Amino acid sequence: MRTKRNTSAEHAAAEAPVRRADALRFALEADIVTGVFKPGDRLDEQTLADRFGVSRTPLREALSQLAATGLVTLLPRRGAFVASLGFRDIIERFEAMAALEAMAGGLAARRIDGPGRRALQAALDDCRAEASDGDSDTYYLANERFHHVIYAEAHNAFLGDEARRLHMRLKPYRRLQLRAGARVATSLAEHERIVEAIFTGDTPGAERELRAHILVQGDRLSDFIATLDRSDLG
Amino acid sequence: MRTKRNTSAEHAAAEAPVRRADALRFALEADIVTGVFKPGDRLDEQTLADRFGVSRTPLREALSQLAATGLVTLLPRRGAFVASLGFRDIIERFEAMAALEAMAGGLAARRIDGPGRRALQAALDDCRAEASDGDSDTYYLANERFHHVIYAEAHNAFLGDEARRLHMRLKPYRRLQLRAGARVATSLAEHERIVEAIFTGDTPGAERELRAHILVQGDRLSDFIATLDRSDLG
DNA sequence: GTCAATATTCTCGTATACAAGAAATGAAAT
DNA sequence: ATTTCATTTCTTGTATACGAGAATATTGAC
Repeated sequence: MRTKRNTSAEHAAAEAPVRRADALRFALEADIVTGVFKPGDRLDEQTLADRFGVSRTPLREALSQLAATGLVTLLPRRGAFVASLGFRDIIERFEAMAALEAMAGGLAARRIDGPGRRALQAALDDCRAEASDGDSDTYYLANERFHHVIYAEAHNAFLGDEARRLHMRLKPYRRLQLRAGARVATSLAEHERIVEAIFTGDTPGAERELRAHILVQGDRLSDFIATLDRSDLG
Repeated sequence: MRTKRNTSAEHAAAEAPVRRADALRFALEADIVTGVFKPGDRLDEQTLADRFGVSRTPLREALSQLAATGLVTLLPRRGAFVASLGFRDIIERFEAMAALEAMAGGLAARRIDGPGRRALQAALDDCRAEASDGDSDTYYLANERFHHVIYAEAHNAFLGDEARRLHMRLKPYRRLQLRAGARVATSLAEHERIVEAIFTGDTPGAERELRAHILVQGDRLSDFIATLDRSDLG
């Protein structure tokens, strides 16, 4: 049993994992969103406990929390599985996310300040740079930062957290449509319009643009999924 | 109510809490939202375990899940507390809820069908009846059912679940402004306009009305809180 | 060979035991 | 009397043990 030093890292975004269960939760979260565990995979308690070098107790707590978050499904007496979203589930989440993003954008249009303007402009510039690079993977990261800036400028921490949670929840499914061809260009154009609306204080415009920006992603993804065998998606 | 579409559909009707932890979670949830445990209260594991006649293990799991939901705060090595929302936290949640409700209303305006129309009309009639009765407590229940019908007619289970979750989360704080005088009358008038918009397929109208309907509640509550000593709220 | 019923095994769910950190208590010094 | 430090106690966090139900394998009949 090693003594863990709580050096209290400078980033207080989330609580420092002083409990094993928290560390396990983060680790599992990461493994799920990065695709190490794919939707539908069974998560055996003992196996995972051995892998992380802990007993089943903290691991079960981590799974319990992930189940409450919806990232894993807990079948009583049958085990834990990486929650797999069906076609409809994905659409539903994109609709909810569109609502949150639109609200965040509208709030940002009213509440953004000087530093926020600079941050948003910088994030947009990053998106431009990555878009011209043509690497859809790094553009995805720039896109993520762009949206995070909007959450921050909405000055509503809860809204941002919920949006981020949804974003993470949908991440494993986004990887399905990574190479979307012209999507990067159109996405960037949408970002431009969003920033324009926010900078001019156009609240309804920011809401409208952001909502469409999110919903079109859901549409693209559902188009993509519709071309696949649906049996393995729920 | 919990909608799990993507789990084994064989017993999808009403999942009986087969695990003690689940039953405990529901019980604690109820005790928190009904005010048996008030925000800031300490939740001692052994005491609660004794009260429910179980060991600490399932109780800890329940607390863990509630912490993931945000209903309790878990201080490492210090215990579990009923999460208390500060002034700002409440406003933030009302803003997020307004976004979700507006989206639900807009979707309902486009998706409501015959049975849905009847259900919504019935819910509105109930609100009218309770409003004329003058009992703000029973009106609150009718109001709740009214909104649940809208969630249902949005045909987006996830959106409905999230809205319900937020609603439950804010419940203990709503009790602060229970008797709001003319609020019942204005609320009913807003309901009438919401139904009108949904029935006529006026999507933007439904969104606008519902958003305002929720935000004004946050405003009323914050007005009320501002008249209190803030030290015990945040 | 296929199907069904039974037995076995395996994993989950809960209880209990133990270790570690925090709060509480008390004593000593200023 | 107040503060500080040490000790005690108490609660949390983790590990282990055990019972129960589900999945699987085995056996038997057809």
